[in-house]
This record gives sequence, structure tokens and C-alpha cells, in this order.
Amino acid sequence: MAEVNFQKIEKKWQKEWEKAGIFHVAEDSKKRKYYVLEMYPYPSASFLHMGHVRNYTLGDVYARFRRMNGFNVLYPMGYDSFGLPAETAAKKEGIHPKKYTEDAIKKIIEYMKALGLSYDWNRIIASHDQNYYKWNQFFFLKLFEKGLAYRKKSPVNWCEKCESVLADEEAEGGKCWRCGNEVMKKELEQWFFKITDYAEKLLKGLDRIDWPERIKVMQKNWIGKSYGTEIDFEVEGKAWPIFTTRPDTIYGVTFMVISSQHPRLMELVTENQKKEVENFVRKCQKARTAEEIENLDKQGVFTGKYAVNLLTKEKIPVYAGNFVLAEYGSGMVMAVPAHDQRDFEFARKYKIPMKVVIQPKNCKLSSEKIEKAYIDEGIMADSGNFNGMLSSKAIDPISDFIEKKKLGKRAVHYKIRDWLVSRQRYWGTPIPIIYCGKCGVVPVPEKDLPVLLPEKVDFKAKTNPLSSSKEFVNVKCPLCEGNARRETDTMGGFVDSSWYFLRYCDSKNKNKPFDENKVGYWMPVDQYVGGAEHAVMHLIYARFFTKALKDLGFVTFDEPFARLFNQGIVYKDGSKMSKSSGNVVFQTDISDKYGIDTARLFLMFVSSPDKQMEWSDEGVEGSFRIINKLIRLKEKVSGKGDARQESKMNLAVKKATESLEKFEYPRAIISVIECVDAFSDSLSRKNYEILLKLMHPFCPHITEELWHELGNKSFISLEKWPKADESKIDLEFEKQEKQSELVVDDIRNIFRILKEKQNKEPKKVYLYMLPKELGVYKDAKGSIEKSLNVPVEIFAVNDPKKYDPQNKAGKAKPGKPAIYIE
RNA sequence: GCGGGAGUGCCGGAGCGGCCAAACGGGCAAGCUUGAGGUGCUUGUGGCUUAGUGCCUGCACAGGUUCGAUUCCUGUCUCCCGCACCA
Repeated sequence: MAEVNFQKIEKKWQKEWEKAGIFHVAEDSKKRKYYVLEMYPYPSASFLHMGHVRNYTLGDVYARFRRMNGFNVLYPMGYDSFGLPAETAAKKEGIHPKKYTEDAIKKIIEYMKALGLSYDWNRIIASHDQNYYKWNQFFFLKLFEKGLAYRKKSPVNWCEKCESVLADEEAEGGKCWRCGNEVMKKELEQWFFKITDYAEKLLKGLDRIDWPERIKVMQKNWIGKSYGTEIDFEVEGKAWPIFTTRPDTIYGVTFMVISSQHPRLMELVTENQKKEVENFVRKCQKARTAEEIENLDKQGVFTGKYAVNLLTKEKIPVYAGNFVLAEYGSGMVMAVPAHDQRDFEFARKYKIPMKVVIQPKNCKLSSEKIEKAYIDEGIMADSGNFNGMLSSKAIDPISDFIEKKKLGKRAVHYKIRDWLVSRQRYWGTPIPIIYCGKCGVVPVPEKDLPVLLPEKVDFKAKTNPLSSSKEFVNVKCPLCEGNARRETDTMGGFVDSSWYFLRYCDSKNKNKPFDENKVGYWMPVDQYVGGAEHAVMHLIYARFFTKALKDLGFVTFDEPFARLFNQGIVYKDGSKMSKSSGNVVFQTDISDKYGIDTARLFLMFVSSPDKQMEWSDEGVEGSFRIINKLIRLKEKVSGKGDARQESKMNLAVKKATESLEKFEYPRAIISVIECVDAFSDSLSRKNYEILLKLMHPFCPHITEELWHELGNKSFISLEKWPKADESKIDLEFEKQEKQSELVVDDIRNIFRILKEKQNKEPKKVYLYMLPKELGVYKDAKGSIEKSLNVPVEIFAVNDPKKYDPQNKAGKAKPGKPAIYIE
């Protein structure tokens, strides 16, 4: 067989596909649409490795599958091209971020094309393109008009290394998501999007989308809804509200704790305690490392003042503490040491009395001897009129009582906080706001958009390079035309990625972010593919943005991604394949050696796409063999195919189709492999073509080549997906096959024994079967002879003329013939 | 600590109530092919037993439900992932 030049074949078909423009799509009301999308990547200068290849191939397989099934498939690609790495490169190597980014994009496109991805390249977008970010600014203004974008001074996460603020989602665990540096708190004027307004909708919407459970759970936890009661405590006649989810413990409150970061903390501090509290506050402000937070000791100081629990009229001390969050609830808590572990630790440390108000059912706790907080349900005690009730059943009556007495009210709180969007960085979308001494905060008029990012700035500047551009900063106020100053903050990259999937629907529109009808046709994304690391960042922002755009009247739906698929991570040598781990296998490493189809096939074949997988250099060989078998099979094309072949083929089509739909790619591939093996003697041309089609999503190039070698003029990429004819599937064939395999196994077993014990070479095999099974095995005779390589003779057990010198025939059972070997 | 997921052969992994544990791929071993390699093909790969169509062991561990469990339930252990002082 002539050597197959995979590289040449790949290039050839990539060129042909592009020339014919077969992956370009337009709205077509007669066809059902399907939108497949992978998260658009950040363009870095490095090559694609197997992790990327897996991710994009995953989507491509699905897109190709849907396309062949007659859907009008939108499958676009673009680049998340604003962001810090480009700016860092500029600082370090003196390359302008624009050049860095655009060079990287050029490269990455080349690699993606070499993968054979069936993108509609006409729709390509890049977020650093002014035709894109103009609309970021446009939406920003719309959100500003609605009060959904606002500015406020607040303590924010600050990364010293990146010299920028971070959103909460970007500073999880007290570390910068980009560089891993410790995050500090800093007071700054910042822009926010009011995602908190949408907390409930974000939560509810999760029920309507088909996403992996764990992502939904992560989002639920991030939104963090809790039902509770707001209760006023009185300090010197003034009401100080607290929030609790456990009003059933209210009679056990023995002190209060206010956050050391609380803006009104000093109001509660007496002259005597002032110095001590101030020292404490300073100590708490210091940057905390992740470990410190983990093992953090509950600490606090007495403020000098007392609060009154209005239900019991008891006077209780107020402490400032380090374990109370200023941002959550009212920044102050009621402390019930007997029934909350944190409060317990604090009380024990500062020798504050405890009071048991919920007793376990099977024993009795005493306030003096309690060893740890009792947080489960129990019987109410020492709680006024509520004594004797089950604590969980007391929550409602107590809340009613509190509301009736006007001491507080039921409330719902969320953990999620507003989305901090401003960054003190250069390489991002300029925020379209002007500060005027007279008129204050003035939005840039829509007609002046885009506010262009100036190219000439000083990257060596210690602060945001944008502020080094006088031409940019100095501006006339749009209202009074007096001297004014531009906002130099830019938007974080997650603004860009919050609506890019909409822009794909109408990527070239100069007048609008997108045409409503086009978006109406394509959206929502039917199948989104991407990593789980974006669970509470991009995936929550994009949902919020879509909901906000709906309320602004731009779109008519409120969930952007109907179905989400998380691909598993590719590992090698025990750790995640990544540049920093130094264990990357590049796309070109494999494509140079075996061709890219082999890489695609292996990645789709070795394990379920949602599971993590281990890269194996040997395993790739297996996929290479499979492709070569498929190629060699072409030589065996002949005849029309008997009923057995038809049955098997249709069964394979059925299985492959079902498996592909469910993202069970390995099973789909296996059903093809089974046919390739089963038909290795001969198969009809039609069936060979079907196999090529089934294999095409995984190995688009070689199947396209073979398709044409057969004399076809069309593209297999656009061929119709085969449909299983269930009437031709006869499971009897499968059963027979299995049976004759078992017989062969038995015979082999005897062969082995004969050889080992008697050193005899078998010459001929006689099979005796039940008369009604005779037909079955007659069919199988040839294949049995072939696999054993000795002649086989078959008799019915009741055949008087049978040759049976050792009377074996009596051993025959249904499905299992008796055997005699000479 | 809380939440999610997983523990199957030498390895990657199928199976998710009985028909079948180990499909499919890899590795290893033997044989054939080849001048030798490589490729390709065939067979074997828990134990015992055997001119076979059988037994035992076995799907992390221990219990349970069931006529029947790798599959469902409970507890334990281990690993991975996410969150983490959210009142």
C-alpha cells in the first residue's frame, strides 16, 4: 500500500472547504438552526496543545454531526483579545499589546485551521477591535442610564503584582486568579454593575437550563440565597439591625459582634476603648494570606457599649470582631455561643457567658459545661413562650412574634455582590465617562462612540498607562464644553465575553451591536462547550448581561446558553497539561507524525469527553491504526452486502447516532470500529460510505479524501447523516455470532489441551447440533473454519449417517453443539 | 467544615438491577507475515479443573434491601474538584 500523506490530504481539504465556503451560514427560516459554541479563547502566543485540541474538536464533532443532520449550524470563533498578558508583555519586552495580540491571533487562527475546525470564519470577532468594543461602551451607557452601572467608593480587592483591582469572582480565596498573588483590600472609587438586582433571576433561571449539576451548584452557592430574619437590637436608643437565619436562638444571645471593617463602627466605641479598637482595626486591615484566613483565630475587642435584646430586655456587650463580614447582612451579628460554633469560640476566648436555649432530645446541656456549640435542632428552653417547641418549628412563630412587635422582619439575603468592572489597566475597553468640575459624572454621548483606546502611551509608567496620554485624558465636557477629564479606568475582560455570542450572529454590523432578528433566529446557544473554571465568572456574568439586555429591550430571551458541556482536563504524567507544568504535547507533535485526524480521534475516543483524561503516547498509535484500517478497508469494497452485513451496519448507525447525540463519543467510534473489523473481508460500497460518514465528524480530512477517491463529487462534510433502517436490524445475527464464537472458544480450548497433554495436532473438527440449529451453524461454518484453520464438518445429532466414533453427539445442548476432534 | 464527583484487569476506560463483568483501546507474551526491523494478522493475558460446554475468586471496605447488585440503600476509608468565618 502506498504511503498515505496525511499532511497533504489535510491541507488539500482545508483549502477546498475554504474555497467552496461550505461552512458559511446565513439565517434560513426553512431550516432548523443549531448554535454550537466554544468559549472564545484568550490569544496567547503559544501553540495549541492537546487540551485545546480536545476542547475545540469536541465542539467541531458536534457541529459537524448536527450539520450533517440537516441543521443550519452556526459555529463561529473569535478572540478574547483584551487582557493583562498582552500588557505585561508590552511592559517586559517592549512590544505593543496590539501587535502582541494580533500576532498571536494570526498564529492561533493558523493552528485552528490546521485542526480542521468547521468554523464560519466570516464571523470572526476580536474584542480589542474598536468595532467590537464600541458596543461594550454602548451597553455600558445603557446600563448607566438604567442605574445598573454605578460608581462608588468601596474597599476592593487589589492585586499588588497586577496593579489592578479584581472582582470578587477573580479574587477567590484571597488570591489573584491570574497571578496567584495575595489580594489586599483598598479603598477606591470603582465602577460596578448591579448584578445583585438579578440575584433571584439568576438563581431561578438555573432550573430552566440544561447544565452540568456541579456548575449549577457552584452558581447557587455563589449567589448564596438565605432566608432569615432581620432583628433590631438597641444601642443607646438607636436601632442596630442584624440578620439571622436562626431566630429560634434569639433567647440565647449573650453578646453582639460588629465587623472591624464596619463604616459605623466608631459610633459604638466609648472613649475608654477607642485606642484599643483602633489598634485592632488596623491589625485586621493588613493583607491576609490564604493560610492565615484558614486558621484564623476569632479575635475581637470590647467596644465599651451594650446593646439590648428587645425580646428579653437583656443588656449584652458589643464587640468588634475580625470574623464578621462588613459586606454581608448588616455587618453586625447577634452572637449565640451555645448554638453557633464561631460564637462559641469567641465567647470561650473572651470568657463571655453562654446560654443554652435549645436542648438535644436525648440529653441535657448545661450552659457552664458545654464543650462545643449545639447547632442541630432540639427542644426550645429558656425561651419565653416558645419553650417546649421543636426549634425548627419555632422559627416561624418567633419570626411572626418579632414582626408583630415591630422589632424586625423576615428577609432574604444573598451572598453575591455587585460586579466590579473597572480596571486600572490600559489594554481594555475605555469606560465612556467624563468627569467635569461643573457637571460631575457625564456619560460620553452615543454619537461620540467609540472612545478609542490611544495607541501611544507610556508603558513604563507606574500607574495606568492610559493616564499618561494627555490627548486621551484632557477633553471638553459634552454638556458645558468646559475642561474635563476622561475616565482612565477600562472595563474588565469579562464585560467583553458577556455578549460576544450575540455579536457572532451579526458580527459585521456597523450601526448596531446586532440585528434583533438575526439574534432572534440564532440564539440561544444550543450547545456551549467550555471549561468548568468559568463557573462563577464568565458563566454568571454572561447570564446577568443577557438578562439585563432583555430588560433593556435588546433581546427577547434571558438565558444565553441552553445546554452547557464541560470538557474534562487533559493530564500528562499526573498533572494538568499546561505550559507552566512543562508537560505539553503540541498539536504539531502529533499532526507531523500521524496527521491531525489521529489526534482528534484519539482525544475523542480514549475517554468520555466530560471526564479528565490521561494523555498517552502509545494510545495514539491505536487511533492511528484505526484510521489505517479504515483506509485499507477501501480495497475490500465489493458486492451488495448480505442481510447480515445490512443488519450490522444499521445497528451501528443507530448506536453511533444515539451516542453522538449524548456526547458519548467513544461509543460512537466503537460502533464504527466494530464494523471495520466485521467487514474486513468485504463490504458494499454503500456501507463503506456509511462508515466514512459515521467517522467523518472525528476524522474529517481522511474521510473527505476517501469519499472523493470513491468517485464522489460532493463534500462528505455536507452529506446527509445516514439513517438507521431498523427493519434491517436482526439481533438474531448478533446472537448467532456470539454463539459461534463460544463454539470456537471451546474448540480452541480442546486444541490446547490436546497439544499440551497428547501432543496432537488437530486435523478435523466435527460438530453435532440439534436439528433446528443446523441452519444457523451452516452459515457460520466458513467463519469457524477460517478462525480455526482446519476443516469442519457439521452433522445433526439425529443424523444416522453421522461420523461419531466417540459418541460425542449426546453432549449437544441448545446453542452449544457437541464437538469431536480428530 | 460544607457541597459535588469518583474508587472495576498491568494501564486508559465500558457496563449502572438478572442475559455478559471487563466492551473498545493500550501494554505485555507467543505464533504467523517479513531477509531483519517496522507494519499487518492470529491467539493468550485472576486461580483451579477439564476433550471442552465447569467450579472458585473478583468491580475500595463492612453491612443491608432483593429470588438476584459492580449497578439501589447505610456506614467507613481513599482520591479528585469546588466553596469556605455568608450569621
